[in-house]
Amino acid sequence: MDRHQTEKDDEASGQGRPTLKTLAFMTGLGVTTVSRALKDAPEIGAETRRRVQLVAKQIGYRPNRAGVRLRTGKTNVISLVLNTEREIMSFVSDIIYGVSEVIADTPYHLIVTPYSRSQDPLDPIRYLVETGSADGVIISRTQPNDPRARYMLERGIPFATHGRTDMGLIHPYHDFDNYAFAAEAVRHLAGIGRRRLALLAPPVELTYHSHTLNGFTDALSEVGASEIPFNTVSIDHSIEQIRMRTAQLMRRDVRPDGFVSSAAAATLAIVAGIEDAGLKLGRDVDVVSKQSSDLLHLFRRELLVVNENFRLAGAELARSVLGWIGGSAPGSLQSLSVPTEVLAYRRPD
Amino acid sequence: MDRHQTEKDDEASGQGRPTLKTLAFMTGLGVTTVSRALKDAPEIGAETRRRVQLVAKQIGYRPNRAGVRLRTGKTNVISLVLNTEREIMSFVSDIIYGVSEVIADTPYHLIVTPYSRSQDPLDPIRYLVETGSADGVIISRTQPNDPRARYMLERGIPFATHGRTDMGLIHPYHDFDNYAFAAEAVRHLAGIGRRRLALLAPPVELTYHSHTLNGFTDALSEVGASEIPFNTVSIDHSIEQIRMRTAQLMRRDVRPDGFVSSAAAATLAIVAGIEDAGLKLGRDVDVVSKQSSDLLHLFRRELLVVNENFRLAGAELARSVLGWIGGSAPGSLQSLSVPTEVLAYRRPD
DNA sequence: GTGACAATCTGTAACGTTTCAGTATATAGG
DNA sequence: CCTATATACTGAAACGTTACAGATTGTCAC
Repeated sequence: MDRHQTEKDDEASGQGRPTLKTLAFMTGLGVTTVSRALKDAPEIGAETRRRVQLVAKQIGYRPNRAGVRLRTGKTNVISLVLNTEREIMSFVSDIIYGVSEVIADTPYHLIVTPYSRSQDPLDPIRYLVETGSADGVIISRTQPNDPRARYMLERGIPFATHGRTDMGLIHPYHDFDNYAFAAEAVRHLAGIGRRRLALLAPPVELTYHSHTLNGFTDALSEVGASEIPFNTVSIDHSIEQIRMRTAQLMRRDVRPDGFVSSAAAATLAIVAGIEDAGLKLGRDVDVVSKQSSDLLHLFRRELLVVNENFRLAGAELARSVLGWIGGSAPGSLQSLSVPTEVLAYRRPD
Repeated sequence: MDRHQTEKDDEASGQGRPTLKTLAFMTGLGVTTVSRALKDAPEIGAETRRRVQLVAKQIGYRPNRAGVRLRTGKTNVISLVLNTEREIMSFVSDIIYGVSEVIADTPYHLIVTPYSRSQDPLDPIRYLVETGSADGVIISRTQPNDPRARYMLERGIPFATHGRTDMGLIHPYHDFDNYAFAAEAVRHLAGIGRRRLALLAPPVELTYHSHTLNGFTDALSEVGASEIPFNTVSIDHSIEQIRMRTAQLMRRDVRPDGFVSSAAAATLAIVAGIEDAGLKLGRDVDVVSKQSSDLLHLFRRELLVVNENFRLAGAELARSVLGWIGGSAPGSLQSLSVPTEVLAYRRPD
């Protein structure tokens, strides 16, 4: 309504956004030549190529995404698929920033595709694949037998998972070494004299549940400590639930003198539960927790922490997806992040 | 390379994703008719319309975004523009979820457009507008005189701001009533006998700095309390800096007996600083803090909190942008969120 | 029976891009 | 001088959609 195309359409001079036609007009070349010159095709003369690229830069030519996408099917989009209820908060922001960092000087855009509790986690994936909305996908909350990974593998759409699968299928992933984390945590606790340890693990359905559990139990037998079962809750449970269960546990005769916690928010709840039971952190019990931002030491200086860097994970995942899109072998795009040592509080200067 | 189009192109039968042509073939109608039937155009017969829509639903027709975008210029994209260094973590995830909630049953996608410290905040906006990458934009960290808002207003691109501007220009926004927050905080502190109050404010350049400050000082004079200046830091400073400055402040002869803090992470630092100085929260000093997730009470039960709901903000901002895109008057798309009362810790059941 | 008119439907062109199948020119070989 | 070949360029078609300008009916008044 508002846009009068009063000019004849060949007047590719100044008005709107420059297109290939504009460039063709300005250089006196054909649209095809311009297109090829811009992507360094071999059959274009060296000088022509330089000339076109110069003019393109001068007038700030940017390829029209819709045109490219319609013609080639390439969307230049990476989708990050998130569970809107269960993702860890800092995970979301850090991973987004990590991804952004990597795709910043590429033509890629990042779209966030959410799904909620009520939905099948496969739904958003199906949507993306069926509508061809992305060239690559990043998923989290990976399961040993993950239907999403299988689905995308079948359709040949590049993706990367945060966390590993265990289906005998090869795909890019980035994972934190939760086995090492749990084992180190146990060793540290044993080193300060703790003998009866409890683990607040990730939810059973996720792959890193067993990684964590294995690291925990292997190290337990290594150091000769014993486990106090604490598997009525996971880090996916509410703060209140974890707090209550922890308090219950700590009021028993045989109670843990050490905790390993797989998430910072859950650790707050554990500590609250410990204190609800009238016990004192650092005296009656020690807690080693993963954290993704440096806040737990402020919470209770007695806490022992291991850092997990989600921003790095985001960057790594983005690199993997782009790598796969770019033709690298999926098997070569897997990475594991080694945990820091267990960090105790140090007084600030 | 891999996609052989062996069939004649009219065989719009089964192979790929259904298009209008597929539907036209199946219904025996023209492409134009199908297109209009799907959008309930008036000149299509009632039965034809129903028939087309039925078939479309049956075979799962989804309009090709690139086609629509190329033809109409409509992207069906909302962009959330984020500062990758300074945004509050929970803000990012909650606002994304809030936006997602609202656009879930629309054709819109959410893209995240990041910018970093080094860049002009106007850069990402210019990019979005120049490349026509979004139908609507959401920005945060709003300033009284905000070049981004002015820029988008000039180009006529719909947007909504988290926080208000103060340029005499009308645009959609959602804001938390920080004036009321600070005023209520002061009243509450005065009510429990605190007389010398310090404010940890948002950074001066953001609009809600002065809202907060005004609420703070107005209520101070209302209750007859006095201000202990604490403006060498803002909530944008690092945890360490805030902690150190707080400790310094608390070691002075004339030190605050109450704090008002505009962000939860900063509050952790304030408390740490208070304790560094050998003082005790709840006895020597009280702190009222904003928080966006329910964790501060776990940190120190003596903390007094006011909740700010970022998820709601995200939803509200998305509604505003969509409203503007849909033709509503920008002035009718402004909302203010009223703070909860100051909440003290209650023991869980 | 004719004209007018409304109700339905349709073909063509265009959005910006890339690919396919060329065309034109120059160089070299015989 | 003619043909072959390489080099540098080009027009047309297509991706899926919508807008424009018709085209084909049927109905009704006269």
